[in-house]
Amino acid sequence: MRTRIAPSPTGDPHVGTAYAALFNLAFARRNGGEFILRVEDTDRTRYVEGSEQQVFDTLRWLGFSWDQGPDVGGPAAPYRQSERLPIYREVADRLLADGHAYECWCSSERLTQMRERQQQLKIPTGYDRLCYGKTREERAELPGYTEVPVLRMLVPADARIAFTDLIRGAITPPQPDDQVILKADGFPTYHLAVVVDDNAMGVTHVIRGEEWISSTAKHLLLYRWLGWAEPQYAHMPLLRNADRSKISKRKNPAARLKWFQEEGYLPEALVNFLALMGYSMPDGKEIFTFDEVVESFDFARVNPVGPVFDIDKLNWLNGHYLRALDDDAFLSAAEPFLPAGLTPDDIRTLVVPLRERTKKLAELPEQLDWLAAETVEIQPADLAKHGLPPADARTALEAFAKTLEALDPFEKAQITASMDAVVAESGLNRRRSFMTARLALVGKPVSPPLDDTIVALGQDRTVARLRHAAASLDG
RNA sequence: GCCCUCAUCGUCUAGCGGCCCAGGACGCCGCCCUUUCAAGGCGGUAGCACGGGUUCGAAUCCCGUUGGGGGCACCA
Repeated sequence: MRTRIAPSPTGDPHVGTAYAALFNLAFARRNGGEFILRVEDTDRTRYVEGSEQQVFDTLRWLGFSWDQGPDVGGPAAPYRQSERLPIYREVADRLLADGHAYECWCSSERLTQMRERQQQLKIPTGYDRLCYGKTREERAELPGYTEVPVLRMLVPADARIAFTDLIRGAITPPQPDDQVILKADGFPTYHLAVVVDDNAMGVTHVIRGEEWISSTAKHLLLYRWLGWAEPQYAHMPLLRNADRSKISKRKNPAARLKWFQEEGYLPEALVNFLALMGYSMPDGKEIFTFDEVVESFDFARVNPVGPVFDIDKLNWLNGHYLRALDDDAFLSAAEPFLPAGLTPDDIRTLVVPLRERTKKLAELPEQLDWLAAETVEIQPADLAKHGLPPADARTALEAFAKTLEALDPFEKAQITASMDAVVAESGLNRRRSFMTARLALVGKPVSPPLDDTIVALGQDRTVARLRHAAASLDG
């Protein structure tokens, strides 16, 4: 058996492509079959240079690979539809010769008007067959004529072909329109190309978005006319925006696959999360690998309801995966996200607390700005908020500065041990004196534990910041 | 407007006639732990859209209503 995904190089890679790839790959692997990547670039008006490569890159980032495709070759090459034009032409000619297709010279203006009229009359929309049975000369006499014809399917009146969907069971798609299969520019439309290619490439299972259900009768009709074996279909639910509409780049940043890279999500976390959308493990486990999906995969476990993309849950999952990283893996994942001037080595002493607090790596600059900053200012308002009288705060800061300055060697164990001595000397309670020091060193109340903070800053900067803060409280 | 399709906590879901006065996860709230924030532990909040059937018995089956989504392109 064989599955495929068929992305269109029309811009930023879409999350739906990864979603489809995940399930196509899982199903193929589960059954020892093959997985193909085919580029559907038949719309040259929407073609975006470089988009194809980005699709490859982001899918590989997720850990997905394909057995056949434009970049890896295969027995059914080429895998780019723009390079297969003669194949579609030949099939189109055959359909024309067999009387299953006919030429149409209607202008797009006429088609638009026709559709509007049909809507006003509250009747089903569809081509009115003005061109059917007419020669070019006869048609040219009538209004709304264009020079270059397209090819349309001659769909019989009773073409509501039912099929069994692997996820939804029996489905009866609507009666198809006389669909255009070959455009005026000589390119096929999706409907022709998908059938021709899936057949030529031996695709046995078509796993695609729910949005294609209405078109399936057209595809089945073509298979029958051409005498080809029909594939099995599985229509996946559509990922949704918070308002439940189909996920879109306009309403949802998560529709762009690159967004996840930019925000610092780990590919394993994204794959896990995507699998959670519509799929569930037999044992109810929510954290699992792609291999585990493969092992358990069954369309009976796919929920037909379109899931809303819940970023809160993704964040939780990503935090979990981040915490599972060892120190070096975390540091190298974090490197591209560090604030300017900081290297992985600078934050080495902070890995443990940092890893524990990070949900996505793009949070790191905000978490580390105090470390990168030359100086920080203590905010009187923060002191007040924590009930710290300036005089007491100054006493505590001076005690910290004096003790830490004298420390040699300046190591975490020493620092931690001296904390208690400082607290005793300042006469303030532990909580308050730690908070004061934190405000002086970090400038805000939230940060890793104080001793880790001090180690990361180093002796000179620590003492300088403490003295600076103490002095600022004098007035 | 026409056609197709879907319907369990705010969100992701388990459930496929009795084990369910519905279980888990995220979020949220509270408590514990604690030098802050987290992480972790414990507890709590919240749902079978509605109305008819079928059945000894419905979240589970059927019909309808309502609501959501998708399609109706010389875009995929």
